[in-house]
Amino acid sequence: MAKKNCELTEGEWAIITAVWDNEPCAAPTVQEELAGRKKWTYSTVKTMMDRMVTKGLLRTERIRNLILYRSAITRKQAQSGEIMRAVKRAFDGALTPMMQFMLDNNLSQEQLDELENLIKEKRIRAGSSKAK
Amino acid sequence: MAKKNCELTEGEWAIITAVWDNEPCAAPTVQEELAGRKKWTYSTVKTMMDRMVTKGLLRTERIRNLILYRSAITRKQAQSGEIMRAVKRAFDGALTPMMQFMLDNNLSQEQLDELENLIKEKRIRAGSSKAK
DNA sequence: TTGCCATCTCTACAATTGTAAAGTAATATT
DNA sequence: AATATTACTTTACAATTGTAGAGATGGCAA
Repeated sequence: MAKKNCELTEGEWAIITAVWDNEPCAAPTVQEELAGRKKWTYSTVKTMMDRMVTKGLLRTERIRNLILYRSAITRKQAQSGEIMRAVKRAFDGALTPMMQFMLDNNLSQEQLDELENLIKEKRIRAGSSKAK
Repeated sequence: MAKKNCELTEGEWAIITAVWDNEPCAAPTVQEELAGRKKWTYSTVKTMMDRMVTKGLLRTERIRNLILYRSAITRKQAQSGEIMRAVKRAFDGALTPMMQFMLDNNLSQEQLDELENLIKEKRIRAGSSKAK
């Protein structure tokens, strides 16, 4: 039950990030939280949030006069969606070529080291006894 | 001069991919090429292509009565843009966490091996003599 | 009780994106 | 020449996204 095909827009990312950090929270809270980066009025934020509810990205609970928002997808789901989007569009759905591209184009020597260690650790954690 | 901040839409990806594969080419060619996957009429394809010219994603050259299109960005630029987009939105601009996420969530054992080899090769190619 | 403040609701509008019909122009065919 | 074909141009429309004003409402302070 963790596989929404979520593709968030720029604005939705900003909002859901604020929600994740304050959950459960009211719309004015989110607006204030974002006030530094985005200069969106309350109306703007509220409109977006309600659209996100319609889309199933957020959920609400009404407590008397106040509407509390919670995320309906996890940060991981959203991250995964963003990666899937990139890999689908730009790399024909193949993850390894995308990783390779990143290795070749975007990473410094130190980052390579870091990554290599991560792979090693991961293999240990996974208890792999793979013989090549 | 290879750093356009390009963020292509779904439709633009389809089109520019066909252009890369047939460059230089006329709009009808692109429409035919895509006919399998997308059922877009000639009008649709032509409209999108002309909008892409306006945006600087394609360039044109008119030869008498025919308009030839070429890409104005490379596949690499577009791929890079797509990755940048994901890393910016979903990982706060930090590439290593994104790679880590992919390692942890999306890759099989074999792909891990593959990647590890890529890193090793890359290090050799780069002539690194890093001592940890 | 009378306003004020916070919050919510409704409505709107412009830009972008997906989608395409209809009309025009140039070329090729008979 | 008359017609068919091909490619181009113009115009349009709906959905989504970013953006927000104006009005309604409920609770608290004076």
